[in-house]
Amino acid sequence: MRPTVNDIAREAGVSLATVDRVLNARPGVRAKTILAVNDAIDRLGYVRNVAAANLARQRVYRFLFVLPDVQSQFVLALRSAIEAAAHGPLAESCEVMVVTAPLRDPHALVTAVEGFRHLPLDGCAIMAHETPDVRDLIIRLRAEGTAVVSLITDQPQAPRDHFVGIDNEAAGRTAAVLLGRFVGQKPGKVAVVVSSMQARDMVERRLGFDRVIAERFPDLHVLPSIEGHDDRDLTQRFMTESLASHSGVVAVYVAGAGTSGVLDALHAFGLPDKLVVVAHELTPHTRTALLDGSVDAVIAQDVGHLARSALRVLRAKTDRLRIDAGQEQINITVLLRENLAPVTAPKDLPIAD
Amino acid sequence: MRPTVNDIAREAGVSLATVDRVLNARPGVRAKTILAVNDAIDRLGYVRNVAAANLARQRVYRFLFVLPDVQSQFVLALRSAIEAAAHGPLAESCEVMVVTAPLRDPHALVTAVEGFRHLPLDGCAIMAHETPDVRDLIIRLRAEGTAVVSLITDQPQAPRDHFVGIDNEAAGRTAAVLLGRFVGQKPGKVAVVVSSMQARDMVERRLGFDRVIAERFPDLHVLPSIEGHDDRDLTQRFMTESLASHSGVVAVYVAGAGTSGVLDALHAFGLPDKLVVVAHELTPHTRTALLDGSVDAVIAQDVGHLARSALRVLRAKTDRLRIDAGQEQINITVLLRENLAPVTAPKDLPIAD
DNA sequence: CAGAAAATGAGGAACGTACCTCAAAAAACG
DNA sequence: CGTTTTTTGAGGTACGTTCCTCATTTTCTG
Repeated sequence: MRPTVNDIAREAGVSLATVDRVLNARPGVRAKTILAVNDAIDRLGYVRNVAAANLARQRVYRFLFVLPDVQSQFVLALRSAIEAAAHGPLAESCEVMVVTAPLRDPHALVTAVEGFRHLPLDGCAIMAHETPDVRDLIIRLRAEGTAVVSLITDQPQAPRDHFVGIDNEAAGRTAAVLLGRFVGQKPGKVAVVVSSMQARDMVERRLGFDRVIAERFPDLHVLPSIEGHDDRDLTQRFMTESLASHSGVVAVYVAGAGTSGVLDALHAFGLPDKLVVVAHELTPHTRTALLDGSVDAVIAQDVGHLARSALRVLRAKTDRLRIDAGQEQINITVLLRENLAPVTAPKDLPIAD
Repeated sequence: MRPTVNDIAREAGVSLATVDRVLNARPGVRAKTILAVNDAIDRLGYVRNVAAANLARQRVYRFLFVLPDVQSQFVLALRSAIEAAAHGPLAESCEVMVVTAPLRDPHALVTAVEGFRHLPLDGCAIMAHETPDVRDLIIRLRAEGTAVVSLITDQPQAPRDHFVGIDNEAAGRTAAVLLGRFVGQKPGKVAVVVSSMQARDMVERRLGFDRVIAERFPDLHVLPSIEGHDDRDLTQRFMTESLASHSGVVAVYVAGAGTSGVLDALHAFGLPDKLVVVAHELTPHTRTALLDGSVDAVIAQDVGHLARSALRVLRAKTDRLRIDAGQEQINITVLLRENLAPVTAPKDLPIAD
């Protein structure tokens, strides 16, 4: 059996009360004693039984998720994944709150989060543009002992504990290889649609994309990014304008939201199956588009995994436990028409029970 | 706060002892009372605090993993992933055992597992060919109340509780699209290398592969499967023979182990970069091959996820809890040179703490 | 309706930890 | 050295379960 606090007490030659004081960083213990106890802990390989601890202390973790107020299908899916995870076993004794904040107004975001600060927050997951306001917010949260993870798009300049999301540069590189190889040897122009160049994830995708195109597909010329701001109509308009002013477009990389706007623009221009289109995120739109062939590949991230990972990481950071890098690595999934799973959750197998 | 057993007792107008009898299916309770208690449970929305329950009952789950004795890098990686997971938080109060059994001798496998049956087994994860012996073993295990999951390769004819692995047909389809599109319009022959046609996962991959090739790439002709039996030298020999007897091979799909054998054969034949090669599983071999360009794409499954999923499912089934289909779905990852993550686990981020 | 059998209640101990109080011991201080 | 302060020990209660035992009540059966 695993050693318990009583074993430590015996091993260290102190009382249970002292062990408890050390374990929970309570005051009134001599440095020498602390060392003795920690020694015993190491010797026995003690690991706290978190379940028992939470039971005893009636711990409730309070976590806040901050999402942008854009109506993109991806963000909506992410939101429901978070809500689903908040009711699953991972959220045992967790109170999970979700707040949406305007993407373009960092100050409003800060105020929104501040509104939750009066109750002690154990952790906060933030999906937002990388701005000074957000960075300062993260600094303040951390200073108060709140664990912070950046979600979907990273905040490397801020002292967040962890980033929950995919490697966006690798995603861009993947998109580039698929797009380049699917186009074949044909030279031509490639349009790139992003949500906004304010968003770090978009910048990183574009970076990875450009690198691979430059290196491996020199016959392709990548056009400047079209910023669709997660708005369908805007995206469609800008895409149409771009098609009008550039001839010889052979492929489109939709790095951000707005696939349906892009497709409408392409259709209106009468460029159906000729074009290679690589998009991001599996949504009803991209699913349909994959099936009817108007999109050739989709680079997706699993919102369920994102939500669960954020929850796990926030808990681990709050409890100062280490995290399993492998488990928390969010993989990118390459979806083609041929490997698209049917939409109805099939699985749980017939014979089962 | 969440309702407790005491709340149920009060709500149902019975004593705590009776609630306990109902909850744990102990005998000596009238049907009417059982109903009353269950009613109260529903009304209050009670969910058992699993942590407290496990704490009280000092439950130790005993799980057995059965792996084939092949020395393929994938199986080795899977094994260490299982061992890693067995020390992680998911294996809290679990005893995880791993036994290897000869792949070609189902009877030996059965005997090996029987050896563990004297101690009560709560769950068993089996990676084995689909044979009558294995099916009967699974039937017997289930009859004794042991949860059973099939691992990597399914046993749909047996009453296993769940399958932990990828959708192999979809994997085959994915391989086919990538291979077909990477080849381009060029007509030619495609060699397929499998571990063994005894293995259902191989058959399924081949099936999916053939379907897509037939449907979308009619200019490609798929040759009969080469069975390498997870043996490098055998694979190399058979591959060489195949290349000798078939001219016009433009691509190879390595659906099973043995990528290095295949590559050696290709090299010896002086067919370097011309050929499109799609392989399975990320191992040191396929990684190197991806980087040097001798393999164009790798279809991989995350062994860490497999191991954790098997553990989670076995626990859930033992406790008769429902499982989260989304979390247990094992995704296939498409790896290209450009999205290969560096081998050294980088991550935990610099600024963190 | 008595007696047997079944169902229920009451209570307690345990799991591993947290957190509390009060007393006792040890160390630091002047 | 005695006094104050700090450190430590001993013990208890609690968390939500499980799993006992033993007594009591209810129901069934002939």
